[in-house]
Amino acid sequence: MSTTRGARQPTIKEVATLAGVSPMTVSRTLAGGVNVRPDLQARVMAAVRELGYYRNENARSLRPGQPSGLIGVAITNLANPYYGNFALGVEEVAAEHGRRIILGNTGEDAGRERQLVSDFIGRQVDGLILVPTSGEAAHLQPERLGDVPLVLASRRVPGLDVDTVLLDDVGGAYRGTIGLLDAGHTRIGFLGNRSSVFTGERRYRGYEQAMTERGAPVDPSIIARDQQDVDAASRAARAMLDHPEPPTAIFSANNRNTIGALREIGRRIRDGLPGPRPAVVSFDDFELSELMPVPVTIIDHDARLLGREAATLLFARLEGTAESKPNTVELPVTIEHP
Amino acid sequence: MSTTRGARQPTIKEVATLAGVSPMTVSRTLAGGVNVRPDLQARVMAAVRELGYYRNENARSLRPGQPSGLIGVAITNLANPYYGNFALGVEEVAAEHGRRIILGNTGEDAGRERQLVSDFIGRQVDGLILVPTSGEAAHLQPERLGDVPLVLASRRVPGLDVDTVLLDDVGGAYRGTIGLLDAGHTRIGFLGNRSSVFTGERRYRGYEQAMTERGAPVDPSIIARDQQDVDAASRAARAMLDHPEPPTAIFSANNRNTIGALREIGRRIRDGLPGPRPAVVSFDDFELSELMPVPVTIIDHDARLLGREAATLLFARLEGTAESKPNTVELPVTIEHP
DNA sequence: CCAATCGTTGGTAACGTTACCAACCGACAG
DNA sequence: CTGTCGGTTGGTAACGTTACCAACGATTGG
Repeated sequence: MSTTRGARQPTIKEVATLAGVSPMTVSRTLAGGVNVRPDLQARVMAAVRELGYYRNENARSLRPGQPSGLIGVAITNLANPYYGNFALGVEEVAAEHGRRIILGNTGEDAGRERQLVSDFIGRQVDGLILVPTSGEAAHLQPERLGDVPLVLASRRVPGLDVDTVLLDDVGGAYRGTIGLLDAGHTRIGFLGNRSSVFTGERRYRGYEQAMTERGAPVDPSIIARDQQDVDAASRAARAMLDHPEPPTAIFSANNRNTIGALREIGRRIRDGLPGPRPAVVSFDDFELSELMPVPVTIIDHDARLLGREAATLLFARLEGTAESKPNTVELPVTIEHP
Repeated sequence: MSTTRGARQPTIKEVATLAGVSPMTVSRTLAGGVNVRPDLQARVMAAVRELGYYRNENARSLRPGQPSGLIGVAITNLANPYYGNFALGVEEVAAEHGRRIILGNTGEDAGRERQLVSDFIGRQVDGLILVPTSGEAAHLQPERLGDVPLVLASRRVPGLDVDTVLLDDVGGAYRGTIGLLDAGHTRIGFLGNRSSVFTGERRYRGYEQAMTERGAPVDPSIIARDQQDVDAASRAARAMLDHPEPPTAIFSANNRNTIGALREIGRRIRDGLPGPRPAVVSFDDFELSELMPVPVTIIDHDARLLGREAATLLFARLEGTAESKPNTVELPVTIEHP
């Protein structure tokens, strides 16, 4: 035998019967009560409370023109605090506009992304916010999305001209690298994503630009661009520091690579291994960076704000206040010296 | 002039017309195609592709007995990586069961929680997973939820007997404290949540239990239980270390307090201030804890697994395979010495 | 005193979908 | 040749809601 559960959700009809009015009067009351006699409103509200009635939002959004009140959000990795903050920013702005978010995690899998987008559209979302994976993007073309507006965050998709929020990846990486060069470093290693990842490519470009501008050699043997997780980053850092001519500083293009590099550097210090104690510049913040055994410069940014901006762009589109041409917002980053 | 957008979503009727069949044949085809001639199925699928048709899940779930495929999830703070991982675990299991999650952030606000739960029910969620706030819980009583099953995570709600997943807070705090006592510490400070927070209370109990069992004095002047954020935790740690008889070790009941305490300890070390360099035991993991200037013991647990377990309980309930009595799962924690 | 107007209320239809039933077809057994 | 049966197809109604229109009573102006 199953557990005793409460009854199924009551309908507007039952509320109407209990209140002794028609369903229309209930509907009007719940919609704000314009042109409904106060005493009837009171009876309706009493019936609503007594039955524990909730309006069926799905049935509601069935009527043409009615928004569903849902925003579909697909991100690549919710376990990364960066994306947790991003999702929080989106959720906040959505809530301010009386919307909820449906959240999906793609895990950098284009197939899963496609599946999520289909499902979101099937659920009649009012809009989509996506941190796109690197796969092909046929399923994101406007004609496939119907009239559902899309905002991209953090990354762009080739051949897709839509509202986008980005970080100043190039500028941040450039300025971070310049900081190292100013401090006298000339041999600077690079740890980052594979170049097919949009941010990886942009951050590398900033690094490269600073290096060549200052005439510092860009040496492929201390450039590692294929690490997505901490362990791979640790290994790459190890190889770099075991290089016959090791770098005196390391530029890390993201949080995962920073943690991996510092883990390796910390290990060498603890074990008393010889070799350089490289300065580190990290794109992405992490907590207690000021307590690291080597100086760490942070290229900081606000993921939550990024989420808020993405949602703000989306609602501008939904409310028709956006320019007709796709908008791109590029958020500044700040450099925090140790 | 607004942007040119694609047409609105096509309906099953339009697909049917294009394929030259009835809507029913389209519906049957999309439902798996039992008893539909293969050539008609092919025509239907071609029309679906041509029009970019997606089934309207909201209209679908309108029919009685049909699940909406949505799980409502409300957590207290998405910015905390702990809850990001939790949400990821829930999302994974939900996806394995063909469900999506609607996510809301309560920010420890009972009113917001109530609002979110109403909205979730209005959207006909198949189930609810909640990290409850500390407020009163009338809105969570079964009769208010209708037939929507509820799973609590991380915390219990007084007077609410439902499926729950918890950590072994008491045992973890006890073992962590015992570790400090074994290492010779007797004067151990406590940093944690206010006692009205369920986990704060349980972790304090584990600490207290270990202290009294070993005859160590529980001194209220080095017990601070009212910090929710890093800055408050830093201030509490500062007061504790400025105490005329400062603790030689600190037990921190959560991530936020740990970061705050270490920030203060690091500051004192950098500034060369005198006084103890307390060992730290932290309930909740954080990255690079092994690189801290004082030894940090981690009471570790798997937030993602907690999320998975919560979702697993919920689906057991939904599929009727759960025992009729509410279930409680208490996940173990591990102690990681520095 | 009647007509027009306004506030209030309810009936009907429609949103997109699918369960149910009826109808049709061909094949095959008697 | 007829009856039955299984596979296939379509029509109808209903899910819960609200826009629209019709109807009603009361008030007001002429």
